Amino acid sequence: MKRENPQLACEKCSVKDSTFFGNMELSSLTCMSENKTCTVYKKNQVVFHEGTRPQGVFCINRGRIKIYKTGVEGKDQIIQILKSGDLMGYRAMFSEEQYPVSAETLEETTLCFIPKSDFMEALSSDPKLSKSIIKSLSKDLSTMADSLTTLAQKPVRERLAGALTMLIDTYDLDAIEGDTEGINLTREDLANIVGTATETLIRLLHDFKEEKLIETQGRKIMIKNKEKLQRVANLA
Amino acid sequence: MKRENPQLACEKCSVKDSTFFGNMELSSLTCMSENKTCTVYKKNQVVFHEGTRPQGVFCINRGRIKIYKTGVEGKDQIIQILKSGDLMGYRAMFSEEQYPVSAETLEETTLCFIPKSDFMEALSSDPKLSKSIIKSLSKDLSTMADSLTTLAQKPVRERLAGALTMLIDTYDLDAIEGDTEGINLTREDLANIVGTATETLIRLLHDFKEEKLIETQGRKIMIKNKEKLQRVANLA
DNA sequence: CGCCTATTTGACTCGTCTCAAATAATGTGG
DNA sequence: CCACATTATTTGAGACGAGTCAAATAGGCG
Repeated sequence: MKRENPQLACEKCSVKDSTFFGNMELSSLTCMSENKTCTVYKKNQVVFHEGTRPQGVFCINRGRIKIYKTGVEGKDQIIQILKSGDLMGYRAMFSEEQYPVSAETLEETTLCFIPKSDFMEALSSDPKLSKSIIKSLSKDLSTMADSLTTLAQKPVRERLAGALTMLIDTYDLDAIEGDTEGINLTREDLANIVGTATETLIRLLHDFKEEKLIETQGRKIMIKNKEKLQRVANLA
Repeated sequence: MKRENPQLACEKCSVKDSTFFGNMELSSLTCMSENKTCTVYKKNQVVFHEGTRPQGVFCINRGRIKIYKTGVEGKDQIIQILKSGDLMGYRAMFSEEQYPVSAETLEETTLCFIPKSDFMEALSSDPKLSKSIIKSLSKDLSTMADSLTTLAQKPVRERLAGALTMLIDTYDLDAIEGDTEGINLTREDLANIVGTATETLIRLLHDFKEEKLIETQGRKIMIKNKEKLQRVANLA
């Protein structure tokens, strides 16, 4: 965990437009940029842990992070995978409670940290920001309702197909023939997204390979047939 | 569905303090009260349906409502049960999308309807309101993450115990010996909360009866031992 | 009061989990 | 940069929770 240098101003950040900051007043953005710190996290580093109290908000400049909840017997349930341009940790800050989830890097990741007071001030002074946050929270809630229904009703095979489809976006894959890019997650993490046992997940990946939906190279999973995968996911 | 008469002003409503309206400016509250309509819904009536567009916000004055998502093969997943004092339908309004879920009354229910424009105006003019909404949405998200983890990891028996525990609050039960009040839900609805088949649910209720955790009177379920039920739920 | 629907019980099947062991991959230190 | 140690992945066998289908019973609502 080392300080990045030089600090990049939020106004000029490459991921600015994909965050809430895109439609903020420029003045509040500059103000928020003032006290932020920018840090590089190594792979598999915990950024914050369930049960601790948020001191501010993180903005992902580069890298990917898993948000998860540790359930009974230490088994994790991954709630979402975040990528560059995503904000994280703001919900617990708003609800003024402990983090309900933990965050851990999946690869080397650069994070900007904005102290609570600065962010809250921006929230008060910029009505646009609060509206876009409300909107985003509402969308997240809708997504969660979807996930809940899927988890309750669909068999593992369909859930896995759905998860892979979702990860195409997370890993910026175009999912065309001959693409060498792929999803780089441990089998255990993938199982914890889908909500199944690692062994079950592996068996299903094997099936998908035989059905020419995916290919694997070591740990990496390449999507070979997105359309068919979506059909298997049985989105209804 | 008939109009209630006379209309009750929001400022004087008995459920005011349990909603967002509790810490709103009185002036915006009066304004919001202006154009609202108050309606009595019969049992098992659909208030809004997944896929339609919200025209405003509902406030539950009396009664209970299930919020659910219809999954594959028409099987419903109940996301939450709302009771008097709860607001509903505001998320889809904020995210400016179609309702991601449906709402149906579980009993005769009185609902106040506040048109979108009035509510949005109140939101703009009252910073306290937007803060309390952000806070509430954040809490909901945390609850949903919990539900997701439970659904993915716990066996049906534990989930049912957890659901019953939660319903104690929804049905305002004190869960003491000799209490004649109970949870009044169809077995199917209860199964759709827990995320299981109706038959499995019934078998488990039978077990719980033998273990003296609950008693039943027809459809009604009385909680006999809340503490033990929580232990069965294995909250960890 | 009686019909219709909800609930209950039984038998059977199947998906998914667990445990155990073999193999492969990853990343680390010399 | 290579070899090794460690961890992750894969495969197999077996068990069990939970779902499905079918039929009987009971309850609630008109």
